[in-house]
Amino acid sequence: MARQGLTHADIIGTAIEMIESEGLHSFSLRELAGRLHIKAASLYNHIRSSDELHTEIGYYAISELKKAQLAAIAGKERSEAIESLADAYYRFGKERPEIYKVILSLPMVKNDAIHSAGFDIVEPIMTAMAGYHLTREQMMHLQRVFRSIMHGFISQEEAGCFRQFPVDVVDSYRMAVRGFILLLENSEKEAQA
Amino acid sequence: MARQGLTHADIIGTAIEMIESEGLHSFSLRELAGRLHIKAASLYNHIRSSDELHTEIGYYAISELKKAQLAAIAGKERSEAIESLADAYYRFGKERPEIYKVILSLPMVKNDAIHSAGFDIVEPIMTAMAGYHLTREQMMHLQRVFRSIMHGFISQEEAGCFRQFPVDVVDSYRMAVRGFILLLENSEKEAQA
DNA sequence: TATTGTATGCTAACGCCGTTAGTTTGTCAA
DNA sequence: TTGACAAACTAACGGCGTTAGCATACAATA
Repeated sequence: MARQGLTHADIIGTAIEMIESEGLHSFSLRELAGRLHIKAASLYNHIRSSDELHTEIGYYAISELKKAQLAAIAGKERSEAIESLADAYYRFGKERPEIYKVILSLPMVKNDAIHSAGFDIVEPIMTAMAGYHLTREQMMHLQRVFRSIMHGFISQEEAGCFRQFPVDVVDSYRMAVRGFILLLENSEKEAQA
Repeated sequence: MARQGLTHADIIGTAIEMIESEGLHSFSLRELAGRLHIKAASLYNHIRSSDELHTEIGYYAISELKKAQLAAIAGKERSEAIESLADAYYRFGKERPEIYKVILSLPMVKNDAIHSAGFDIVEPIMTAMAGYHLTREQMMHLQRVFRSIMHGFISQEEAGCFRQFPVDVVDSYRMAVRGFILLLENSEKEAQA
């Protein structure tokens, strides 16, 4: 009963904390309610559903990732910008794996809000590529390639798929980024031809 | 009661069918039991747990993917082998997305059986790269890069993350594969230097 | 052929989960 | 002071995986 000034932000914030510390897998509304000294049913005064909460956390994650990426490329150009961007992405995935996972469980189909979130995902890499002489169409493709490499690498490492061989994972990561930069340079040549 | 000759294979097979047609998300032991005309509790005469069933389906998926990949590279070399391998991988991910998802939810940490499954994942790409003059260590890294690109691309496309721009996703895919081949050629040069 | 053991089915139940309906109560504005 | 509304509550529903304990069909053995 003892009414506390529970904000919507408090709830999302607590949920994020719980997911980061206990893992996305074991997160539940009932535990969230418990942590807030509330019954699970009372949560529905603040959220519409578990899915909606999930989605909001996803937006938070995307905005955090974007922030880190934009900070990383500030004042940098070309390969230096790309490497710095990749590093920021990689670090985010490694340091906040549970929050990172939420991003991809987002149903990207739905509504308009998600469309702007889609823009947030794309913007940093598009900016980082600005120093290369590429056509707009090339950039649209390359943006996808970059995100594929980064996401693929992070999620496979997280899933433990990189334990097969006794070579340093960070070295593999650097090679992946170098591969993308090679592709950038190659595309640039093609655009100028 | 009417005892039917329920095989372990029957159960896994039915589970796979259900996951492919209804989606991994909506799969449950109770529905599986229903489809087999059995009560959920009776399933435990055949499986140890939901997790174990999940894991076995993951092994199946890995072996299917491996089979498709090995068939794709048979009699091919160098870039042709790589492209063909990538196509087989891509096709698998697009045609059987739900089964593909099971692979990555596998906990790669655990036991020995998973270690051999890890080998199954790695073998096709290692074979496909055999035509390039690379050091063993280079191959270990490049194998990770390849799988990152492929998995990243497939899972992001599946998640709907590639709708931002009106450019063909298959074109983006080809660019990604071309990028990997560039990296292969570049690594080859370095190895020879 | 009769018996016995095991594999395979059953029911009932537990403790989770998200969610809804209906009710009470604290708080703030008129 | 009163009335309205927001925010808590309790109770319940149907879902989930899972366990315990019981019944039965079938196969091997005596």
